[in-house]
Amino acid sequence: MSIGIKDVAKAAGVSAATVSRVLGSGSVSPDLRDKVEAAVRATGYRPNLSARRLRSQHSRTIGLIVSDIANPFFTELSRAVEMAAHQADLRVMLCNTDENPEREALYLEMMQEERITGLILAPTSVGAARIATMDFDFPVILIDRAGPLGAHDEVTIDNAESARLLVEHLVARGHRHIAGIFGNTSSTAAARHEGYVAAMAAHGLPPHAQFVAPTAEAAGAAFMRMVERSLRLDAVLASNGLILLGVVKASKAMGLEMPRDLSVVGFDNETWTDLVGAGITVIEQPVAEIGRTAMALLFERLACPHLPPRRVVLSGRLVERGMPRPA
Amino acid sequence: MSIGIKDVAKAAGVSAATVSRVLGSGSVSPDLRDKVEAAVRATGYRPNLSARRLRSQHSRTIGLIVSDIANPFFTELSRAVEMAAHQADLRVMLCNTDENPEREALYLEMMQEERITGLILAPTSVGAARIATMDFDFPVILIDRAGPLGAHDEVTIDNAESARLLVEHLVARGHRHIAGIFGNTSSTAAARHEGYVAAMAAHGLPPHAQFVAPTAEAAGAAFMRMVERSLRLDAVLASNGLILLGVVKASKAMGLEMPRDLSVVGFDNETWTDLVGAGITVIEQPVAEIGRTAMALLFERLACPHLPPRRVVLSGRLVERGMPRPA
DNA sequence: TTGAAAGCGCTAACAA
DNA sequence: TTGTTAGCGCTTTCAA
Repeated sequence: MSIGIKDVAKAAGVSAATVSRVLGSGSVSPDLRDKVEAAVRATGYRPNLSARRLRSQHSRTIGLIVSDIANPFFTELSRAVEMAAHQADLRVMLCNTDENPEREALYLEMMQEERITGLILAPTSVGAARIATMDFDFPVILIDRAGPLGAHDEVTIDNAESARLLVEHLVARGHRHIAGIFGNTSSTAAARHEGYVAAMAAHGLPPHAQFVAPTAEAAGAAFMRMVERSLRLDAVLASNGLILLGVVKASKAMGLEMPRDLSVVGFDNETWTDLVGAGITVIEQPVAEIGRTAMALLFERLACPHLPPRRVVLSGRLVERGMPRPA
Repeated sequence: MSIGIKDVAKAAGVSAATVSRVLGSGSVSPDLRDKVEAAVRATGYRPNLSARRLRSQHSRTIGLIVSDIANPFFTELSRAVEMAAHQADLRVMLCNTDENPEREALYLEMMQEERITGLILAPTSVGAARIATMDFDFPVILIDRAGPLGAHDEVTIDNAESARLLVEHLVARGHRHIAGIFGNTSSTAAARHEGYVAAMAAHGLPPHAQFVAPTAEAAGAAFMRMVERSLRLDAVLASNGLILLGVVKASKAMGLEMPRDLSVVGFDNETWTDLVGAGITVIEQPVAEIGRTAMALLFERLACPHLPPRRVVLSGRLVERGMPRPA
């Protein structure tokens, strides 16, 4: 079939073991090393990773399962993770569940079968709870959505505090009738809701919260219903990019102009958020730092498997856009 | 270490070969099959894919290398490919080059080392030409960007015709001074440029084409320069999503309103294209079909390695948005 | 239909 | 430093 280590050995006039040592990090005399390297080039030899992994009993592969690869948050995250992995001479297996718990389960099985070194997982909303009860042959670092405390290491942002920043931003610009639309499936949305309610209370303002299925359509419809019920609504906080999109599309359909008739704020600094009206204020997550932190936690966990589980909470950054609202 | 096929065999009171046959598709008597399946469940056995691949000499894995995973085109594509692969009981290894030819080269090596079954590749602009000269141990299907004809199977859209559709759309709405901004690195952009020039000529209109680095910044700057030079510009055709974004941001910065002062059209039906002004007319690529076609070509190629290379050209779909322009 | 035995391509242990 | 040997976990002959 294809060219193997023995062919290289023969070409270089050495044993297979010597070739293996040159490719890895064994000590080989300079002249033999040269010969082997020449033979590798001459033959076009590419090591067989399956054989290598089987024999050496480690895959040098970390898994990265995200819930929505189209979300710029995860795109950037995968970049950061891949960069860190590459530096440690590790491969990354990237899988996208599309928020589908069955695909998540499938990928988790596959990760086991691949005997990965470690996993960075952004669980689906359904999966987050379930994962805490399972056990794996490798360390798992949860990101974005936290599970029950104590099962795995975690990196998240301070969702409640971030929601508070958004409310403060709106209040400072004169808004009083601030609605909140939140996804009804994720723990992240729940934390953001908490922060929203607390911040509103701190200003003596009544909350108008609505939980919806995390789709643009559901969010848009919910927003329309809110507008019909309460004419005095002057701002909306959306708990994620998709919900934000739904609100923006719905308000556009209703002929509302931003920020004249309405201010909208949300999470995730997506491309289009500064194209709409005078721009939409959002919380930007420190994506690269989340990725690096997750990798750091993973390495520490691999080094010391018996450390107690840790949760690292990073802060979101408020990106302010849009004009001050006339009083 | 972890639990292996021999442990299952012992638990079921059969040989390892029988377990293997149950897991694969050998013929095993019903009662033994039941015993083995029970033992698999009882032990929580997960086969070791490295061992399986090494022994069986096929990886049941197809590679998918894309140039920009953040681009919705590739996000959807990977979905389609993954679905088709899953049905054929194949894994997908998804890699993102970020338009970096070095990462592309690295991934190509990795694919060889993984002994993948086949590769679907959206090459970087630099890579497209180079790939035609390399040879691989597996079939390669090129998508999105064509290489020199005849080296590999390919799936593309009719870029020239799509550009023509965009020009026709603009002309029909009364536009005459139509600029075109194209990426200066990709064969795709070159084809789109050709179509633009031909369509303009067909209407007796002079082309105003500009080639730029494929970034939003470069495109925005180029657009501004064009506006300064030619005040009568009333429409712009952008050769991809990033260039479109740059033009939209720049026109916003210059206080131009769409479609009052300017119409913008482009490629890739990204989320935000219907949020801007009255909406942006774009060519939507038949992404799912591209993915399915690529997989179909791959399967055929695996079945008949000596077929002559084929090029499948699909049509883009015009998504018309924005109000008719006052005459 | 089943089991015993060989071996996929590589690395690690052991000798020299 | 180098070669020989064994064996990673599985599938696939080959015999029974």
